[in-house]
Amino acid sequence: MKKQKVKERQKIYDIEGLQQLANSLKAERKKKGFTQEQLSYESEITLSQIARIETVKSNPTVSTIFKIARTLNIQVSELFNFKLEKK
Amino acid sequence: MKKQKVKERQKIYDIEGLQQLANSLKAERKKKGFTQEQLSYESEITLSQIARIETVKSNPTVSTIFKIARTLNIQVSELFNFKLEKK
DNA sequence: TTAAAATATAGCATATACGCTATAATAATT
DNA sequence: AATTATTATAGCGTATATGCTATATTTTAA
Repeated sequence: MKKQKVKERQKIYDIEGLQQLANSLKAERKKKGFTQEQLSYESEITLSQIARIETVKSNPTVSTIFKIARTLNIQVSELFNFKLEKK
Repeated sequence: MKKQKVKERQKIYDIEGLQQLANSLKAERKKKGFTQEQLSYESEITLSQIARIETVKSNPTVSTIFKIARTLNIQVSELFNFKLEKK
């Protein structure tokens, strides 16, 4: 059998941005006095996913962020108040 | 055979937010004079994905948005400058 | 009004987000 | 120090984000 040439797939995982988002989320959550579990319950995002985001183990979708922002009663942009280095 | 009870899966797809993001992206892209193809090429996000985001056919990950913001040379928060109704 | 450019749509493949459940590790209270 | 609360990690299954390629539709220019 011919060894299959596996096509390289573009990896999109912006660690820098994800780390900043994690920091923002953790800070805003605590500021609002939520535990991960409370945030999980009210936002209907699982606890595991909240934890993954805060520990930069996941690259969440924007809808997930929208739900979190709604629950924390903050603007979405609050969670993105940081600067990304121009590559 | 017993009919399998398919577990309901939580749908997370925030149309309102995604529509607003689509609007922001389209506006910022045009303001910067980019075609979808140029943005695609420079950001290394495929044209099809750019189009899906602008037509609200996809719920992008934040890394995708980070790449786009970097390419347009704008702050990520620029793309999220809108208010979500508190549910 | 045609040709060209830009945008949208479609189908398939693969990686991964996210749910679910359980457990481990850590931090906070008593 | 021992509970208890909180956060982190892990594995599995399903849905979907995204790449890739091609084509169709719409918009712009000539």
